Amino acid sequence: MNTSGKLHRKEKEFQVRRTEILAQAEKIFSAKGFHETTMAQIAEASGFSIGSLYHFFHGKEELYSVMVMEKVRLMYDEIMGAVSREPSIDSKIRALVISHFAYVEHHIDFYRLLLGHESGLRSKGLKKLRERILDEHRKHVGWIEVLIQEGIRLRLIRALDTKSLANALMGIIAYSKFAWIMNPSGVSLLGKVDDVLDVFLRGAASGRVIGSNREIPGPEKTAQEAG
Amino acid sequence: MNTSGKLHRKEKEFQVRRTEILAQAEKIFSAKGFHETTMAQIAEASGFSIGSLYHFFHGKEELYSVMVMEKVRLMYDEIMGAVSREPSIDSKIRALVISHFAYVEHHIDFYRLLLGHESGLRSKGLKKLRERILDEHRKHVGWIEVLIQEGIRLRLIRALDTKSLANALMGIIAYSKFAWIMNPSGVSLLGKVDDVLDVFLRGAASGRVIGSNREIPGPEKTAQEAG
Amino acid sequence: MNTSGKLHRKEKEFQVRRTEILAQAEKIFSAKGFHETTMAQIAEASGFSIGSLYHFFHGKEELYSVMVMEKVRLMYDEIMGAVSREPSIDSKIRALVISHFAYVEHHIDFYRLLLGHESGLRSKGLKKLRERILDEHRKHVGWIEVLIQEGIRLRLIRALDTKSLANALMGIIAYSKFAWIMNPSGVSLLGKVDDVLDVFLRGAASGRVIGSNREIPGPEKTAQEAG
Amino acid sequence: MNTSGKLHRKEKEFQVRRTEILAQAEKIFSAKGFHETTMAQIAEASGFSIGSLYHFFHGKEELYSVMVMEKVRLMYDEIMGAVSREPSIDSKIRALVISHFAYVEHHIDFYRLLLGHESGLRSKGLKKLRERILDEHRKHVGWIEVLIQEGIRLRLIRALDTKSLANALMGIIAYSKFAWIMNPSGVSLLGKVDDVLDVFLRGAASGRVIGSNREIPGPEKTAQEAG
DNA sequence: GATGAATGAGGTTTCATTCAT
DNA sequence: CATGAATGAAACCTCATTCAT
Repeated sequence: MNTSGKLHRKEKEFQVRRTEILAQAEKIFSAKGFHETTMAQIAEASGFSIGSLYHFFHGKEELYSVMVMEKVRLMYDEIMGAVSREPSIDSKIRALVISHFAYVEHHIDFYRLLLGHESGLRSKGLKKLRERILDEHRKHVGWIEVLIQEGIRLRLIRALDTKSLANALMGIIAYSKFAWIMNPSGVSLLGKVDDVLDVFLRGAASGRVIGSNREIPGPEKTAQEAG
Repeated sequence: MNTSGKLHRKEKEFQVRRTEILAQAEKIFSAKGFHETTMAQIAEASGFSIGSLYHFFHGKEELYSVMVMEKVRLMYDEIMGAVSREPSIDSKIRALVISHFAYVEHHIDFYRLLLGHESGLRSKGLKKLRERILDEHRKHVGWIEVLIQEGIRLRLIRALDTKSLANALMGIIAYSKFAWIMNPSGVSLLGKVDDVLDVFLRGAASGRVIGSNREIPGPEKTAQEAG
Repeated sequence: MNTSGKLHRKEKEFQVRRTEILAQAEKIFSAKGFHETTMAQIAEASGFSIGSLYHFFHGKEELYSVMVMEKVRLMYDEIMGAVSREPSIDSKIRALVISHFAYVEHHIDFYRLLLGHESGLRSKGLKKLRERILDEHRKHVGWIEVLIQEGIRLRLIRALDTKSLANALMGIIAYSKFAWIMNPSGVSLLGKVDDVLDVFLRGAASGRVIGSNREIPGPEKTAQEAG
Repeated sequence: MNTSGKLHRKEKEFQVRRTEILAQAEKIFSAKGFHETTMAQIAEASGFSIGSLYHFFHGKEELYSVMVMEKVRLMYDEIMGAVSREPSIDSKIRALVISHFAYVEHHIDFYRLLLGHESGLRSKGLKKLRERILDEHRKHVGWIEVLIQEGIRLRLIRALDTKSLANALMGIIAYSKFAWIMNPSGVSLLGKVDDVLDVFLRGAASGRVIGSNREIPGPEKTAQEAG
């Protein structure tokens, strides 16, 4: 136990330091992007020497990738955790919007960094990162689809293509976050939750003629042209 | 007039060459991103010498910025032009979705580049570009808001917050484009137009109690199940 | 002709500069070895900036490889040229020894560098160089074998295994050069030419019992044990 | 005696560990060369910590130098031992060739490393090593000279310059080893022993006029064909 | 005006060595 | 005494920009 205790402590300290580096790296990368950030800056910020960074990560790309992936996974975990704690489908959907909004409010810089990640970094080594971010994202959307499927089963949601519905929900959420980040207003994004839910669930149309280029299904068959 | 004619021709030729450079630069920047593209590559592709590039642009950042801004403006012009040609609000909204989708289908690489622009490029000189892209974007969304306002005035669209409605529409459109680019399926994005419009206009809810945590405004007061 | 003349001059100047770099690089590499030489040193010595070196060579390894290979080829060309100008086999063999010795006397540092090349540099990129040096060397020894073959045909040289004979000749020559370089005495290596030829051609034995573990061919059948 | 016994044991253990490090270091240095080998690799291979290596050696260069010198001395000891056990001059010379060949066959990697030693390693600290390797080498050749001197005294070897004779013998031996290492054929080098001895002792010439540009000394005045 | 060779600052990465634990 | 994390100097290489021709 003496030995194992020592090893454990060493391992722990290693993790502490590594986490500290990741935290500082996140700040700088988020503020300046991958290319504009130098290892020297990260070293300085985290209180280590340049060489020390290479004890924790094989290089700049790995440091960056690890940081991003950890944050991404935490983000989805947090969101999905909040949603899972809700009992019903409608409260789950509400929690989804809320937790997405809450996350971006607490991680503005990182989210900004993430926004740019679908492109931008084409260096061989960073393509893998992009793929992994996308995978996590797809997984998340797939999970939302399941949510929606359940909503459809319960007749709470119209039986449209689940992918289209999930994309619409993700789109409204994502764009709200984007707009909020890009047009800082000072007010919390959470104030928009009801608006978002309202539009997503009830649609924009007033029930009149609009969007009637095809037969609209469902019981509420809006008496089009009925006059 | 002789002189001015000559100058005019010179000026014209200057513009022709500049345009050629921008066209080649777009291809390369779109394919490889800002940092991975070198001036030498652009020079080679456009058939000019490196030195010549500096006669047309002050540097790499300006070349890049000009290229991006021109493309962005063309994009919005194309979209808004298509929308303007439609007579009614609902056909305008439909045209908005269609032209957004059509644009991304024809400019996949550039759109991907644009997606990545909110991060990664924070170098002093490129912040201005980001701001200007955002301005164009805001202008576009503002213009959509006007569209929606008109729809509300005509009682075609529910009298919700126009910003929320515009954001929702932009969100669904943008996310559809994003998902299409990131999950290449081979089928045209245009096939999704009706789905997008359906969800945006009629909402996801089946008409049951979901999302009804606040009084739902508007005349269509879904009293379904009430009967 | 104007244009071609200009191009020609540019090309010429390029070659001049490149040659100057190679000459300086040879000096430094020869004096300090591959790893101990820095690009900065070569840049300084050749009067170019570090960056400029990369216009002429893709990197340190290429610069080194090109330098070594050019020198190696020149060396063998010089030696083989001198030998070829001789009319008879025996004068050719003599010329071989002489030109080998003359070369090392005039290129002490480079020869010292070459000596170490059969090992030492294991970096991936430098293995190719080693192989190419060896190839040139093998070619040279093969060419000597042909010489010896001719000598055998003319009954000037004993009909032993040509490879063994060539190796013996190369060995005596190479080791003489090595010993001369490693034990600087101030006297010319060329004074050893006759000694080398004498031992190589007539052998070390006095004609008595030595080395008689197998039947010795030839007319001079030393009356072993006869005395 | 208690204390001294303890010290003795400590000292012994120290030597055991040091030897283990040297053995592992030899493997790695021989396989990858000086510069491509890291202290970490040696530490790992020998089962010691990096810090421990510095208890046994002052640094990488010393570790390397000690390893090389010990191996070199062992090599010459082995060879000279084998030669010394032979009773006659001619069997001694034969044993010299055999033991040289046997050694290289059993220590290919180390011999390759040794071959590369005249170049590449010019760093201040390593010059001394080079000098010491050369000293051992010179000592060995000097010892061969003595052998040859004795052969001359016994009229078994022609009374040529002993240095030239020794150099010739060393040259043929060394080059045979070199050729064998550089052109791996799978057959044992020992099969060449007789060829080597034959050429060294009896020479390459058939007995005709070749190489006779100067009076040939010695009793055997080849008057072949004369009769 | 056009060219493209030359520049050199600045970035990432390695690794022998040290020293607090 | 043993450890191995931390160091930081130093190397290679890139590429936007300049300027003599």
